[in-house]
Amino acid sequence: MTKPTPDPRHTLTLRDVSEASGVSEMTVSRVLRNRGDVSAPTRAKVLEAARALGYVPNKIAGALASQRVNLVGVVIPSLSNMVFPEVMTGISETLDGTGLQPVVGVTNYLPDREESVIYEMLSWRPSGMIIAGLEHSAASRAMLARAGIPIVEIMDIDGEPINHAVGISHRRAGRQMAEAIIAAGYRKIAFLGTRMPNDFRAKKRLEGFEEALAKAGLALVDSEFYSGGSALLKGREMTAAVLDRTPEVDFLYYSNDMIGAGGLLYCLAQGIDVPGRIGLAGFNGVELLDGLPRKLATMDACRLEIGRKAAQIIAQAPATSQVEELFPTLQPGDTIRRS
Amino acid sequence: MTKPTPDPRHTLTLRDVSEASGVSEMTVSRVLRNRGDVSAPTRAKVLEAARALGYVPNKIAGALASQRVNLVGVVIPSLSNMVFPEVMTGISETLDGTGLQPVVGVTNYLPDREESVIYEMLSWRPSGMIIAGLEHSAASRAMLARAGIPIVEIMDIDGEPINHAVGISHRRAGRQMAEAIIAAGYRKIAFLGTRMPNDFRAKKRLEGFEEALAKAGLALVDSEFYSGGSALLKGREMTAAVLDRTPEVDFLYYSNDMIGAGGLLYCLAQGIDVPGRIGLAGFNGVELLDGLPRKLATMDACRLEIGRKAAQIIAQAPATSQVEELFPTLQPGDTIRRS
DNA sequence: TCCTGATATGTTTGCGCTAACAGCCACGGT
DNA sequence: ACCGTGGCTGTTAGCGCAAACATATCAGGA
Repeated sequence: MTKPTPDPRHTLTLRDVSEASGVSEMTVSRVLRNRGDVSAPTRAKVLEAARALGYVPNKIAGALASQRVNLVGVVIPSLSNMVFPEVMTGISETLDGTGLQPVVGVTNYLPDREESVIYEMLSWRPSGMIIAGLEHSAASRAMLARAGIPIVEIMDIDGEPINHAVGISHRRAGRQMAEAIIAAGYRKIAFLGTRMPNDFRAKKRLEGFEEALAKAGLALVDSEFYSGGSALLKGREMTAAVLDRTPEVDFLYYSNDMIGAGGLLYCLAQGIDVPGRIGLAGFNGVELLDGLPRKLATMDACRLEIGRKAAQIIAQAPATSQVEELFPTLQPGDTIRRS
Repeated sequence: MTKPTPDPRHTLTLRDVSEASGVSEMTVSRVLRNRGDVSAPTRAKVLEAARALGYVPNKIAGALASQRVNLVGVVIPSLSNMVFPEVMTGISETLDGTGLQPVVGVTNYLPDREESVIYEMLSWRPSGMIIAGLEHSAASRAMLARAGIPIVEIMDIDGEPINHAVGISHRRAGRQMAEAIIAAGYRKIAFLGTRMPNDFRAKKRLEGFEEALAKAGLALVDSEFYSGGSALLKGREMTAAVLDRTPEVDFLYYSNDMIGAGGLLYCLAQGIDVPGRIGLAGFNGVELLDGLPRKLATMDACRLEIGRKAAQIIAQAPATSQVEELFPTLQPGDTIRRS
């Protein structure tokens, strides 16, 4: 148990299996890949030898020789916010039957980091790339564009995709929520969200939201931003801050469900009448909300479906660019007055 | 925008950069890897040519030639439960300076899937592997043992590692929590947890927990298991079920914080005196708890630290096996009576 | 002057595998 | 008998790069 390798031999190659089973390397290769015609007895011999030796093929050599790599790069900003794991689920599900395999890279919302993650991934010559968002550095776009593989930008369709895109219009989502809120009779509306300058989708939602408010002759009466920390806790704190600073506020629009949930718990604890005195809404439709004492209004971001569709596009590698718009549904929950 | 490749040429190789800059492929290779002596003017010429062409090195070829791959395989059961993303953070953080890069594989707690993920990863000849848990199929253990690379099994140290291990003793964690609960005077204790037969760590915590109860002459008065769905919601439902079925219960031990949080919200909503009438505790120490109206008792699983230490071991590739035991701290929160 | 050694660049080779093709054999039709 | 065909296996070449070694160039010392 002192050395990782229990035996002193070199790492195994096709040659070892070939010698052990008495056939050529090529035949071994064919057996292990289920390609071409190999007689049943030969196949059995080879499989047995491979199993006995504990042979694991070297995909690096295989990929170099065949010029094919069964990997799909997936570049996302974060794993810790509930939304991308679900996208990943959709991707994995769909890729599962195809022989393709996702490889995840995380950028932490940093454009520089995104660029280097993309570069690193492309250097492995994947069969396709799935990338969150439409905003990338010029260098990133150039690399992706000339990689010669299908590129799918996901989550957002408000912009010009490099190749394919699958997502929702966040601007429209913001607008729709604003319209619903106004229709329910709320007028003193505040926004609470993330400060991150690179969360373009949150920014677009806010733009759409304000646009719809403006159309109704309204403007935000207050806003509050945060970064880092426990989103649930930040939701409480920001809510407290806004209610304290702007007591007349009658609606709080959160940029994500997690801070919305924090706000909801705070309001309930304070005995505030929700949705009578104050209405609340978030964004994402995360599963977590189901467990809350009251259902937060939100808007489903179609995460699973986005993952599935993106993976489908990669798997099919269509010749022409596709932009798939998905349409989120507004879930009024119990935190917007019924009109 | 119809074809992914804007230009008709083949994909670039070192040769293209070499021709464009008028030096040999080898010199280009040296420049791009910062290896060996290259004069400043040559370096500049090469970099400029590479940039202008948009050259992205082919790591497949590089890895085959150099027999070195800067990837570290990370095999985890799930991304959706808050615990592994944090482990990943620790791993990424630590690997960042080393030139190594994590590649994640997800098993969904399925041993078969774990085996194929491991096989797939090993076939890319990574520099090391980090794997959650100590329980693997015989084939998996064999593959890992003879891969000739550092293997770190994380989260748990109650068992025999293949090579290195970093984690906590879940059995001890369960025991400690039971002792704290008993010391606080609770006697009618119930367990609520996941049904998943392959969550060995939860199982070990329960074993340790029951062992300590037995030592105090106690036994669980009830238990409830779930699988799938929104953990927060399941926590509410299971709590309701247990309280209904076993009204005399005075403590609820949850196998994770998420269902614990659901239970806590339920108890508060029911106006139950926590921790007077009923005490509650979870496990993991997730950030989410900070945002709850009352702090759930829990036990930190040292996730970040586990990720860091595991990555350190891979980076150093020590000759001898290491087992690093970390010691979780019990956070009594507000849901256990102060003795 | 020649030699030494450092610096800078080029050449050869092969990593482990698979595409493409070549060979071999048995069988059946004519 | 001949050829063709299909099933099975082997041979050759090369994927793109980097390790190891070879070569050129030049400064400085003996």
